[in-house]
Parts: sequence; C-alpha cells; structure tokens
Amino acid sequence: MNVPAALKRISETIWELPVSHKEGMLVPARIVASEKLINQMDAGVFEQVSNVATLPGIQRYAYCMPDGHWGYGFPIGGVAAMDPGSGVISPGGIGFDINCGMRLVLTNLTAEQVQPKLHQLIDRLFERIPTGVGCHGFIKMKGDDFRSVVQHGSRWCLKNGFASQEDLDMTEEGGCFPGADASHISQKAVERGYNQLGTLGSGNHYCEIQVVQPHNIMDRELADAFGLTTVPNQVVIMFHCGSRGFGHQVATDYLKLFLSVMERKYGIKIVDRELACAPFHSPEGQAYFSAMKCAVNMAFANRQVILHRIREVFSDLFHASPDELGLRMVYDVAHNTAKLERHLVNGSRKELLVHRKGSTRAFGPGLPGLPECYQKTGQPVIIGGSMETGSYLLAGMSTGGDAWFTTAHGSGRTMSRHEAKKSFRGDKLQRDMEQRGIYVRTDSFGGLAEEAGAAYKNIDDVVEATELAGLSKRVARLVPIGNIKG
DNA sequence: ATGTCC
Repeated sequence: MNVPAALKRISETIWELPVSHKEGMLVPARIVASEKLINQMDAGVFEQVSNVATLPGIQRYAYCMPDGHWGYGFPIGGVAAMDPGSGVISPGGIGFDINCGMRLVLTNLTAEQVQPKLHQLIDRLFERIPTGVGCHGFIKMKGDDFRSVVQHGSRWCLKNGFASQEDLDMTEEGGCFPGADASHISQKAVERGYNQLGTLGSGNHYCEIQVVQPHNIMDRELADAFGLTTVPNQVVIMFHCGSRGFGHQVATDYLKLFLSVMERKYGIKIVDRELACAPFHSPEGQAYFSAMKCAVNMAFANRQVILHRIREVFSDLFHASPDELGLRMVYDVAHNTAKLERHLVNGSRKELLVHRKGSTRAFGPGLPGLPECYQKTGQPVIIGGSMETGSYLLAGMSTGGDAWFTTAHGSGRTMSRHEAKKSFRGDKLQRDMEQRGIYVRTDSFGGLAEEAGAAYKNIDDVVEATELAGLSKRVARLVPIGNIKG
C-alpha cells in the first residue's frame, strides 16, 4: 500500500508519523483511520500532514481526519492548532471555500407525506435556489450593503427578514464571527460576492431531502434531543455550501500577499509554497484573519438566505406556514475556518488558533460556546456523505480534546474529479439514482458524474472511525430521496 | 472550491 514505513499504530483508529519522519517536523503527525481507511488513504495525505507539522507554533499534533485526501498545502481533513503568540496563520489550512459548511433543518413531515410531491418539491427548490458556477442570487444590493453582510453574517439576515433569532442561536458562533472588518477585503472580492448571496454554487455543493428511518437511529436519546424523532420516517433537509467566489477571492488575495512577505519580511521558510503563511500577530496575519472572518460571515448569511428560500418553497407546496411545518434548524457547522479557542495544553487552558480544513468542530457536552439546548448532548455534527449513499448526524464527545474537539466533515474522495468524470456519466447516474428512489436535479451532468458515490469513501467507515477515536458519536444515518446540485 | 487562466 501507500502507507509510509515510519507510520506507527497508536490505537485501533490513531496512526502516527513521529517527528523523525521528516526534517523540520515540530510535532508528530496523526491520522484518524481504521486499518481499511489507512490503506485507502491518498499518499498525499502522509506527505501533507507531515508538512503541516513543520509550521511555526504548531501544538501537540498535526491531524488528519479519516475522510482526508490531498488538498492545497494542507490535506482536506486537516487540523492544526497554532500558538497565537509564536505561530502562523495559513490560508492553505482553511481552504479556498472559506466557511464551507453544512446546515440541517427539520420538518414534521413524514416520508409518506412528502413522497407524492417529491418531484415538485425538488423542481421548485431547483428553480428557487440558484446553482452552478457563477450563479447569481435574487437579492439586489450594492457594495456597501454587501460590506454590511460580511461584517454581520446571519445578523444581517435577521435584520432583513431572512432569519429568526432561533436560527442564529442554532448556528456556530451565532452566525457571525466577531472582528470581521470589511476594510481588509479587496474591491475585487466585493465585486465577485455582492450578487452571490443565497446561491448554492457548484462542485460538491448541494441541497438534499433526507429521511430518518427508524432502523437508522443509533442513539435514541440524542436523536430525540436533536428533534429527529417527531414523526416516524421524518423528513429533514441538509445542505452544503460556502462563501462562493467571495471567499475564493479573499483566499487568493492573501495567499499572494503572504508569499510576498513570508520569507523576505518574516524569515519564514516552508517546505511547500502552498503552505504560505504569516505570523498570526503580524499586520498581514491579522488582516487576513479579519478578511477570513468576512468570508465566514458571508457563508453563514448565504446558508441563511438559502434556508429562507427553502421555507418559502415548503410553505407554498404544503400550504402551511414554516412554523406549522416544523422547519427548524438542528444546527449549522463550518468546516473550513480558523478560530481562536481555549483548549487544555499540558494541563493548563490556553488560547489557540485552530485551523480546520475539511474538518468540523465537535464540542463535547458542557463546552462553552454550545447553545443551552445542546449543553448536555454535545454539539450536533453534520456529516454530508455522497448524494447516493447517505449522510450522518453525530454528536461531539467529551473525549475529543486531543484533536481540539474536531471530527470529519464528509465521506472524502477516493477518486479525483477528473477520474470520476471519466468513469461515470451524469445522465446515466441520474436515471440510476431515480430508479433507486433518489430524484436529482442538476445544472451540470459533468458535475454530477464527479459526485458519484463510487468516487467517495464509505461514509459508514468514516464515521465509525471517528467514534472509535472518541471524537464524535453516531446519532442517526440520513438517507436521501431528493437532491439538487450545482 | 472557483467568473475551472490575468
């Protein structure tokens, strides 16, 4: 297999590359995976997670989650916490799609009630939620309005009739990272972003109608607490999208800036230029941190406006108000961010800059920052599988501290987009899926082929590995019946 | 992921 000889098995699901594995490693690199998943792991993951372990200020371990695969600089699935005093911030540790994330919404409808209207429902969602590369939203705004959006995130939505206070409460950080200053974003970023609010985008972004089947509930108590057991075969809505062209431009702008100052001004040498970074406390590092927060807030607002449209569609089709239909949020999680959080390091509580790139915060019970209703359960963690094979709702565990209370974010690709496109045909996939009870609408058949279930790891294996590693507990498996994708 | 190359 591709597994390096230096890889040591620490436990059933923890593997480690020691600091002796590569020159310059400051901490060991750890990979969360079962034996099956470690053997399937993209060889680039071992290389990249070891590279991350060389970054200034990194604490304890460089991590990669079981859904990991090769990415820009850091692996997708990467986790790295830096000492904010001596460490760096790296856009490659956050990703181009800043605050790409997942939102899960309840209904009180049963699959039996939705099934007769499923085609209509998916068609209307496809009509009302713009999808595809370069798609534009329906909210007309000027650059200054957009600057307010990126500074206030979901709070802008609350003020403008697209959100309820409960929606904000059920969003990580209340739907707004404080300290987002629009003076740190370029005009070009504003121009790319201002007409993209309320849009799904392309790639692996989608909105899915799913069913909670009784035999797929793994933890009844947590499923009750998360609202998944209101009716049998309850229908829920899961969607996945981020900060669109805006976040991409923010990442591009600052990667370029960091490459120009990193070595010349700060004397930082890195093993891969894709790990471009700046000292966290430098003017450049702080400017990027603030601009990144703008993109985080844009993505929260984007998902909030999409939720508003989803409520309109359901309300029209089922002739009842969103409240009557029980269209309430379970939670909204970010999986491409860097955040200042307090964690235990060698017995004392310390503030750290936690990079999560294709990995999800998974706070265990009682951790500060969770809404009151999830204090006892731990944080709901939304894991999007492939559109064919299903998704999961998990809960953060109290044993997740070693990985800074972080878990996986999805299935993880086993096949590159290019490879998948060569192996599958989108139109045939659409027909096959419909025969299996999943009605899918798409902007692009090529894009659909890239998202074929066979191009991804087995989601059951991924979530089982996170549970065995003590990071996140399975609550329920969610089965798709309809999907719109970009 | 992305006005899939300024």
